[in-house]
Amino acid sequence: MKSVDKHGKIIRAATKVFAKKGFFNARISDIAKEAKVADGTIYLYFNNKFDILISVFEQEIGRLVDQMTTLLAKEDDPRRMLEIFITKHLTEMKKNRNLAEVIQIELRQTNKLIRDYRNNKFSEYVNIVSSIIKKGQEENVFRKDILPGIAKRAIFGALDEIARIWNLNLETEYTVEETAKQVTDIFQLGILAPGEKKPEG
Amino acid sequence: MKSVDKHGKIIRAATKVFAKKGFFNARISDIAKEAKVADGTIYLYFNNKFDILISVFEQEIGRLVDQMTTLLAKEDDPRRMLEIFITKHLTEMKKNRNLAEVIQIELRQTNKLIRDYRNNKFSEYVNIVSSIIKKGQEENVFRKDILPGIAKRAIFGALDEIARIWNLNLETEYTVEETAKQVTDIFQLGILAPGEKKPEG
Amino acid sequence: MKSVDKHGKIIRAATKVFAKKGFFNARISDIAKEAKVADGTIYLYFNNKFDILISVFEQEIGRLVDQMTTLLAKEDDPRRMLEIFITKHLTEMKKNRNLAEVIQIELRQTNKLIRDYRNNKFSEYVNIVSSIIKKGQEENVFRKDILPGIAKRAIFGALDEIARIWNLNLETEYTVEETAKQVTDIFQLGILAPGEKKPEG
Amino acid sequence: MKSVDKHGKIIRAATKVFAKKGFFNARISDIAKEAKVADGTIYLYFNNKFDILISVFEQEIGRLVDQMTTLLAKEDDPRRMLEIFITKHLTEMKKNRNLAEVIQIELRQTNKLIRDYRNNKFSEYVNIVSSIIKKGQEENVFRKDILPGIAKRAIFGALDEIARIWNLNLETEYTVEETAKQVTDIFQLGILAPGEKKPEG
DNA sequence: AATGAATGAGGTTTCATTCAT
DNA sequence: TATGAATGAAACCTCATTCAT
Repeated sequence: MKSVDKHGKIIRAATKVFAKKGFFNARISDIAKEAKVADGTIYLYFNNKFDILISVFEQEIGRLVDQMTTLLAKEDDPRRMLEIFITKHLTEMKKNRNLAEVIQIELRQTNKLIRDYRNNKFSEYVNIVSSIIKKGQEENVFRKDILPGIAKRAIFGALDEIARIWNLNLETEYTVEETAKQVTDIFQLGILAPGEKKPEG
Repeated sequence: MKSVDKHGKIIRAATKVFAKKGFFNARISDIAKEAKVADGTIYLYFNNKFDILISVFEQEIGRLVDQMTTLLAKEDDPRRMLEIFITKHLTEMKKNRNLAEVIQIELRQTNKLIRDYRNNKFSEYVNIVSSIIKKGQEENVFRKDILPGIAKRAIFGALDEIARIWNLNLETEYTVEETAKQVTDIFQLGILAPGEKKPEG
Repeated sequence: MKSVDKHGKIIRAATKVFAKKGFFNARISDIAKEAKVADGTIYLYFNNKFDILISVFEQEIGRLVDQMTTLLAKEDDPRRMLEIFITKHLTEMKKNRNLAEVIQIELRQTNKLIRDYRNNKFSEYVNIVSSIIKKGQEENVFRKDILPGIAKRAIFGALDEIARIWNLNLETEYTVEETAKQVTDIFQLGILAPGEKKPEG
Repeated sequence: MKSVDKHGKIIRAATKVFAKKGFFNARISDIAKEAKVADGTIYLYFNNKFDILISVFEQEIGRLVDQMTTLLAKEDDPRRMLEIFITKHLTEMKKNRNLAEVIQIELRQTNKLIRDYRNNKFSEYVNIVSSIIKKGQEENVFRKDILPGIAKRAIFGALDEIARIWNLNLETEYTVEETAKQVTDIFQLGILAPGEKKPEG
């Protein structure tokens, strides 16, 4: 294909540039150069700089949703599904630093400015976790008193913070596998020692 | 100090402005106006805009570290200490939205630009969690196979994500107490139903 | 070039503005307005304010070098060549006050800041004088004990100071021709009366 | 003396700072620090930044005038007097780079802004040269057709340009003595070889 | 007379966006 | 569709000057 899918080319370029420089420090001309396109061309496909960020975010998260959905379709045990989610997320973040960065940026910065924008794909993604939890509760595998709306935040937050640290190039002492196992364990078993109970209980 | 504590006034103003607009959209003149000070005055106390952000962050986190330390000093049971940490953090974030925002901003945006800056107070803060976990492991209250370095990230990340959502003005369906209890439970007991074990075991 | 030669337009505008206000008091917006161009446009053609000054200087001196070279090519007698140089320089300075000013500014102010910049065209220009002197020495028309490296400075300095005074609007009592003749005489014959010798000789 | 002569201290400090940084790049606080005085104190002795420059200039040139006058008072032969002027000027410029710099700055930059300021001491200084020439003409030692008003400019300009180059740290190949002798020779004898005449004459 | 904290106007430069080609 | 030269608003930061102490 000669020069088709300019849209995709720009999205890919923007992902790279945003990840490297952050949204505010990225220039439209950086993206244009990376996409081998004229500056003005970008405005044929996007309304403004924010629009690019949102598109990048939605697209990348969308791909993640698809992959995750496919992967989880093969599994029925909610415990296993949670493990898969955790492992897959961490694996992707490790593999695709740009995506990890863009999530960081999008989630913490943009909302301030475009509060009216609702990250639809992102909601979908996080809701995969709550649906796993609900399924587990229905099957009596997970505790009924867990609030899926809170648990999904806790789990995503934990994973995201770990990815953030990875991107800082600090503490790369643990492998993805080790980390995924730890996190899965923490959320499945908690951190109490066997036989130990919560105090006062 | 001539009239009052200008440094403090600027810090407080900056916290408010950064929280409201985000770092990049905050103008120095906004901060100056909020602090009722001339633009130039700010540069008598800070080197540049980044310096303000870092100072705000360090100061706010520093206060949090102090409060948390005091609070935890009264308790000896690691389980209880974890509960206290979680509850206190969420309480503070709910009470002080600005602080929550500034943490978000500082942690996700700045690092890209000043990677060489190490958030010392922040490390201190997160390490409170790992020290609680270590203490629990020594006392056989927490599982020995938990890696404190990962657990601290997971716990902080979970709390931070929850605070983020609160700040978006969405889903304020749960109280701080409920949420704190949920999160404490998730990390202490995990989400497995009583009697359930991890698969493959 | 879209509409016209923007680069040239800016150079010409800058020459005028620098001459009128001096480098430090000239604002970019002054130049932009004079060139009928947007402020930002200037930065499409020059890196910064200094770059403009240097370009102006090099360009103007370059033109002078070319004209001078052409003019001198027609003459073979070093005495005449010196006379031509002096006359032409003074004529140009009188005609083009801006150029004279820019030389003043460039030579005395900028060097302090960008000592690493070597005025190549300017060196070329001044070296025209020394080459005339050398030629004269080879032909036994000029004294052999004259050091061309010093004489060129003396001659250029003399001309430049005279141009400086003209630009102050003081003492315009003498015409270019009178002045050129005087200066030529001074440098050719010296100021000793016929028959007079240096003392102690 | 404890803290007397603040005026003098500031002048000396300013000379140093202007020489090092140039007028526009020198900050009042630099001068204050160099003079070990508070910023505000400077305004008790000078009206503004320009006022300092002018004072520095007048003072330094004034000293030069005094020294030169004293030196010349001992000599009666105009040829010798010219030689003394040239040698003394170059010696001072070599010895006191700051002075040389300040002359450069003052003469080329300031005039643009304060055209109404007439450098009285400076005029006095340059007029020493013309008075030497007039004296020589009266005594039939210098040619009568020399215009002293032009010759003084030529001589001062030549010396100033040479000093400028010295301050650039380039070409320090010749000593003050060699240079002074060359310049004296050039102006006394001209550059024509013995027996040679101007063309067309 | 001396201080130095505070002021605030002002300039260079950047960069998202436009639009004539 | 595509280009990229041109725009011009906007922001950080500097620094001469003031003035309360």
